[in-house]
Amino acid sequence: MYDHVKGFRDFYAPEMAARRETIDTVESVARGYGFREVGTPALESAQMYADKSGEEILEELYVFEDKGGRKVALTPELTPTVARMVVAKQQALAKPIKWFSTRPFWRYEQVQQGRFREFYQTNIDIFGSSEPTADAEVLAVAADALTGLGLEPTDFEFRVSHRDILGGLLAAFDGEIDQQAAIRAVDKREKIERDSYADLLTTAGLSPAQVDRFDDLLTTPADRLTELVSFAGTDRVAAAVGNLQAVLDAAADLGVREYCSLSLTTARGLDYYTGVVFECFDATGDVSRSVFGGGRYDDLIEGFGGQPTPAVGVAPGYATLALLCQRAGVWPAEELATDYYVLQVGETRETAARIARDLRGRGHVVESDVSGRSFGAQLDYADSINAETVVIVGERDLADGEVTLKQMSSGDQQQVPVEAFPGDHDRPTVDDFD
RNA sequence: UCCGGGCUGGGGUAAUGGUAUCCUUUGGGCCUGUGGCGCCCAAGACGCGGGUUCGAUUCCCGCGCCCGGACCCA
Repeated sequence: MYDHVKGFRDFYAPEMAARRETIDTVESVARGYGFREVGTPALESAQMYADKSGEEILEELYVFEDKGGRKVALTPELTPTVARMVVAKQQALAKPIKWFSTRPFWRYEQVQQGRFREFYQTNIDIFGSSEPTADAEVLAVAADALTGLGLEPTDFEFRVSHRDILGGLLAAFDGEIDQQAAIRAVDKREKIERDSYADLLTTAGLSPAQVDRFDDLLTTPADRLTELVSFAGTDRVAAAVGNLQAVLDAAADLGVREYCSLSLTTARGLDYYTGVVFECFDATGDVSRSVFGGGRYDDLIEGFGGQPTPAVGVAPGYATLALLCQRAGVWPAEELATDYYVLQVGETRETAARIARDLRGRGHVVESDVSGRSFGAQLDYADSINAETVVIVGERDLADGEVTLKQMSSGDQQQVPVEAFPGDHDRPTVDDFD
């Protein structure tokens, strides 16, 4: 017996069925918006991540040298890969480029609730539009995916913030301020004591008075955002506030404004984001960590050597999404589903096979005996795979030209002429032959 | 990397310094026709390594994996 590698998981059939259903829902929503599936490699040059995020990032990656001496890394995220793909075919691709991809990613991290070393995400990105409508469409596809999973407006919220509002406000204060440190402090605001929070901001270069003022500004409600503009008095903040409002307006038109709340203290991972950023949270707070996030990153493509190309995206991860769905009671049942089991008694394989083939032709999941089992053992097995209907094909009935349908939930049975089965019925059940 | 809690057949458990309980499960049989129930037979565990001991599943150490948290979260 071998243990699996820490942070890597096996998904057995019942659990995988629920995951598949969830992934299918998210992907079909993305398809409905015209996002196209792309396929991407599991390995990239390690240097690509070092260039984008700094050499330290390599500590958190699975990095190794391949037999050709290339320094490679298992992909920890999709964004650099799709950025590389956009740059490579920039002239050939019609804008906007709308791509999605569901895949595993790997990070050498500490395992905890909702976090593993191998994890699955669906990345959804738009390249080539700087319009607020594009930001809003990303919010909309995410919201539709969640409601498509059965989540209600009361189950989740998108906390929407804006990179440039935070940066612009900090820039408007007098003094030498470490913006990165200040933003990191903001990100911790909900998690730590007020005093430690103030200390962090002070360390970042704000005076005690500025700390209070800054914090007041961060909690400005959505209908008074113009106060931020008048405080800063800069074009940068004016533009950022205008952009955020435009995105929220567009979200309203797309029917997803109700899922969005303004939250300037949401500041996670701002380093490559340039505009609107958002994170999805469990509205009840039972799932304590962020479910997933997204935002606008207009500088990345140019940073990868391409033409300046605006971009915005979101990446739902299935570890945390499962936690949210389970909390809300909408996680799909982790069980096998079988439409028909065709039970054979005696030498009836030919007829049983014909019936099974006809039912499969109608798109059903159909199993039949492949183990030479007894009647009782076959019925037991049919029960174990949650067969809805058992078609008993036995020599004795067949001599009378009949088969027996058995509905497993009720135990009801019905004799049916073999040549009439499945007949014209799409999904024949006991009731169809009363 | 750090902190806390765990690890007994496939799953859930019991007891224990002298090799392990019960339920469930799995395979087979009664059983080619009402049988998904029942009965019978069988299979299957102390995470790994080391130490202490006459003897370790039990006590000690290290490691692995799991659960939760800190840090981090591109």
